[in-house]
Amino acid sequence: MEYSVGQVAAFAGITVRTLHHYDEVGLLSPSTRSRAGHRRYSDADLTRLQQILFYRELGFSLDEVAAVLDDPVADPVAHLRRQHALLTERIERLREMAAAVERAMEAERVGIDLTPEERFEVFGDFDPDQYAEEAERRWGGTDAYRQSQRRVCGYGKDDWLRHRAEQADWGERLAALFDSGAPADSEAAMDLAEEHRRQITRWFYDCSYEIHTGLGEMYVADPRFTAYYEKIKPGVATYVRDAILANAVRHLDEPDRT
Amino acid sequence: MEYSVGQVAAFAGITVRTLHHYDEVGLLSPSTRSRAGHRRYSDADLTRLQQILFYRELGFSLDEVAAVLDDPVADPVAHLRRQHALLTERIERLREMAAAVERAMEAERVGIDLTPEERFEVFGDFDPDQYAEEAERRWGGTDAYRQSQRRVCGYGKDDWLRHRAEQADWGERLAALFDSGAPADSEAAMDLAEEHRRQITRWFYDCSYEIHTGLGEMYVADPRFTAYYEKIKPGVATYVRDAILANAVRHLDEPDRT
DNA sequence: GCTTGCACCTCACGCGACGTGAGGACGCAG
DNA sequence: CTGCGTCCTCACGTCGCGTGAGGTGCAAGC
Repeated sequence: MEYSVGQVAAFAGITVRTLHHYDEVGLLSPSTRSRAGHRRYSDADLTRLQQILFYRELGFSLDEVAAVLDDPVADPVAHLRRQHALLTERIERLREMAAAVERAMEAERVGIDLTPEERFEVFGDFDPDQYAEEAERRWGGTDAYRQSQRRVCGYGKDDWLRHRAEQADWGERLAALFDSGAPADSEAAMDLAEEHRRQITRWFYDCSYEIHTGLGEMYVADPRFTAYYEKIKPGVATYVRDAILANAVRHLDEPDRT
Repeated sequence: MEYSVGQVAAFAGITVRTLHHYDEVGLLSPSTRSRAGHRRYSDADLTRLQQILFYRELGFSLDEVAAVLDDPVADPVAHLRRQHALLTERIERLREMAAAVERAMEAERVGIDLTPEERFEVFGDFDPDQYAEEAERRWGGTDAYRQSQRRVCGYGKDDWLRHRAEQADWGERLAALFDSGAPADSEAAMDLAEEHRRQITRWFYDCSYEIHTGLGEMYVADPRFTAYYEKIKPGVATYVRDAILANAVRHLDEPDRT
């Protein structure tokens, strides 16, 4: 089976011009041409194109793509393995960025200022990238983006005040429970932790149990967050951390309770 | 505290030229200049730069970055929320790509040819990207990439034959066990499933229990994989799937038994 | 038979986001 | 006062295409 430029372009989600360009630079020249001079792509060409697009998406320049694809010692399995390695690495980086955003959000939520140096931690050992694109096209139609947009639109100062009130109320109940001597893994403490988690989910983002325990650890690890909780009542920071952890474990044991 | 171009560039992991460029296009003009005309960046400027780099990394053009950052109705929390949404979305996409690579690897492993159309499924509803960079610099030094490189280098035809032999041996033992009437959640079946998983990990990539169950589902869902296993013995496809699942559950219950 | 339309072709210039010098100014160390 | 290091401002180069302009091959309708 052979395909024309238009078919391949539609199929691969790229433009005809891109295929022309890859032909120009010798990255992907169709194996045949019709007598009219039209490019005819074989299945093997399509396979190569798929590889090209994969590496390109992962940040390789066209020269580099040509280098890895024309590597004589690289069988298909080697490519797949490398691709898998690149993907997992990239996912890990994005997860770290997401975790940093979660921490920044939590700082914002309880009213702590981060220094500009800390803001850059999102990027880790940053090395410049280049991603250019019509983002409205790409992200504008996506669910998570829209959900974020919607949630944000309706928020005003009064909402923020409501949140602060909820937060303060929760803090008082937490302090009372702590004073009562109830252990951190008591039913009541876990319920407060769960309420804390849902408050974040309702007002900010979908806070999973995993993320939540991460926040808990931060409360005892980061002196500013520790200070925030210790101001409620000394000893509360670790108390909250333990309650969050106990609540997460409870959810693992009985995931169907709500 | 104020910073010079060089300091900011080193700090943020970008070049001085990039800062000049952002100043030229009005995306980030330093709030002050020294009497010698040198740019002086304030903490607020750094915060804005961090936002710029964040959105840029996620594929926004500089125009679009300017648009979202100069949006008058967007408070810091709105940005954080949007960033979190974008990140989770992108992570999801990469995970899907990784899953597609895992399936392709599995097809390669058992010797099934995918049609070119299927190869493109990696990209889902693909929309062209543009990531240009020195990948050797970026990926060349990373762990996962190096690991992949090392593993691949030593592989030759004899290794591949050894793998086929192991695979065949495993298939025979599987068929024998299936004939013996042992249920899929028996100790022996689960051990065979675990061996299967480790074989993938040893020869190809780190196959987690989650990925493994995904492969199991594929064996019954995809007719070509089903055919591959049914050729060993009719009924084996679902048998393998169930054994893999049972083995994964066993690992959840007693994760410390190696 | 002739036009119309579509998908293809080949130039060739344009653009975004910088890279890469060229040529010069400031400040301070020896 | 002479380097040196960092900063400045042009200004052209690069990469990966986008975007026409102008022409060709071919099936369908008039």
